[in-house]
Amino acid sequence: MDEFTSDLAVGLSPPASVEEFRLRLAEVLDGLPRRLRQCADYISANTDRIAVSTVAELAAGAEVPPSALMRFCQILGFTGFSEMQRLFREAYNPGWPDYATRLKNLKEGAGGQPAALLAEFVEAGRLSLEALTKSLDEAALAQAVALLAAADTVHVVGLRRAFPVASYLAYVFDKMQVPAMLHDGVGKLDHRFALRPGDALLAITFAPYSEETLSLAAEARARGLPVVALTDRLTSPLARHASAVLTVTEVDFGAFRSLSATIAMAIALAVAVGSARG
Amino acid sequence: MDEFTSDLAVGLSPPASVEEFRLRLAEVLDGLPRRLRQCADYISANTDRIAVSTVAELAAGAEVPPSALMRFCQILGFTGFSEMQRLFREAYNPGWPDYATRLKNLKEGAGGQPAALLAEFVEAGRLSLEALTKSLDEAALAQAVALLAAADTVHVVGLRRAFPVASYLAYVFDKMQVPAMLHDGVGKLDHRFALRPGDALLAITFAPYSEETLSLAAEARARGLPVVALTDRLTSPLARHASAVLTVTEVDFGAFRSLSATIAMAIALAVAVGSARG
DNA sequence: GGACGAATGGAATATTTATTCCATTGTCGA
DNA sequence: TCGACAATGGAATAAATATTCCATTCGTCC
Repeated sequence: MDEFTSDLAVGLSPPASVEEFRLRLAEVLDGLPRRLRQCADYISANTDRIAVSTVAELAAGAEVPPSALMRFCQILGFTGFSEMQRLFREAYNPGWPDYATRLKNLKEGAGGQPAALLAEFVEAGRLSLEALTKSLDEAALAQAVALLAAADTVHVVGLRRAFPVASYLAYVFDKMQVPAMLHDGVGKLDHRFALRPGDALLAITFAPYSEETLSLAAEARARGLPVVALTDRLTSPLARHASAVLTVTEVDFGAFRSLSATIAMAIALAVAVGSARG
Repeated sequence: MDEFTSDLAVGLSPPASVEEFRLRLAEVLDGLPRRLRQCADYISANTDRIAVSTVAELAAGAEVPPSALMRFCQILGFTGFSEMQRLFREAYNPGWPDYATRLKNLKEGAGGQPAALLAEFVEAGRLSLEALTKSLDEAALAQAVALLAAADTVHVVGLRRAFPVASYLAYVFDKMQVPAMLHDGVGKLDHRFALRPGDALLAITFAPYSEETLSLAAEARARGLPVVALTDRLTSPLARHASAVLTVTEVDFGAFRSLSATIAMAIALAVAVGSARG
């Protein structure tokens, strides 16, 4: 191929974002022959299916042969369909960085340690927050709010790495005048008899799951109290005992998680419960 | 294949919806051997990526060989990965176009208060994290690390809204085998006599500043111990007693702060101290 | 400690999917 | 109407991806 390619394949560099993609599409739209025009129309109306479709499927949708769709991709500046699809797949999953590797690099790299560490934790927090908005189960959240708002006393339990979250929840509940009790495990007392009919339990635990938290949840369950679980995955053992399950996938860096997303979820929950109660 | 398949492939009919998928997953979860368990955990935490990933990618994420993931799909009742992926591709409805838009929708969405609240806290957290990287005083951070790394025992104090941060610091120090003591104010004891020569104090407080925290810092100062302050501004009363001052401006929404930035700073500090000592 | 069955990882194979190529069709101007 | 060139569709090929198979390992029960 010549240094000067055909009129159509103007774009030498492929769009790097969905936004750029749309611009490029609008640019070329006018000078397009019939079949390619069909591709453009169909694609712009179904951008969201690009990530999960094959060339053949999209071509069928646009009522063109696959080869026409290939040409279309190339006109947009991609080398082919796969490259275009990659853009949309990645836009959907903001590349989850490989922290194991980065941590290793950091340790080996001579660079300014503490500041670099901080940057990593900031990044982990940012990603966690983004992931939270994407994976939020609104129905589960609404149900959790309803359950806790209806309770007499809200019992909060969370130990080890979940304890900061539990203690912040207790603080917020207190400020919002919601009757709440923090089960902190001081003195190895589990205060299970403080769970009264009409109360509800908000339990928080992440892998490796705290035995004490699970057992308190089981106890509450056995007594017929509603249990709201704040945990890391739906397969968590805590989910078994729960009436509503909220999951938060926290990106950790090294062995420690930023807790950003978990705390955001926790405050939102507490404030919503507080306002629902009056 | 026989009409009667192996014990594992109990499900003759594949899940027909994401909901059924979750149920089936919960069902089989318990009897699962190690590798398949890893698959289940990873998949349940990343269901949204199934539609846009290949077997190899997911397997890498779960840290299992591709063949393990195939077996996993079959146990769930699918004939293979492709069938499972089809389910998720059909259900695929991206939270798209991107994070910013999704967040906006959440905020404005009539779909209920709690989700909108959550969006606000997520946004507050993200802004705080961004501000943190911009305003970071690297020298102060390095000095704080040095002071704490040189101490015999690190005393951590933070009450009320700062308590979650203090308790997380105590957790991280413990995991990193740094001798640390959390001053939690239980029983109104201030444990001031636990401060020994050679120790250091890490004090955390934000406006309105906690009296107890300030007084413990003053005490440490009087005894000649180094004090590291984690606070909201350089003019904080805590800064008076401190040898190193770290500031974090947290964006709050309503009366409550997300703590994201504060916690990021805290972990970075603790991990840096831990590695400096180890 | 040995024998059995379950579980595992990796390499070989099958299948699907993307991409290229080229013969044919259509379009436009003279 | 013919020639020139762009556009097109489909078949051939290349590449990626899923799936199976089997030798080896692991754990457990005798």
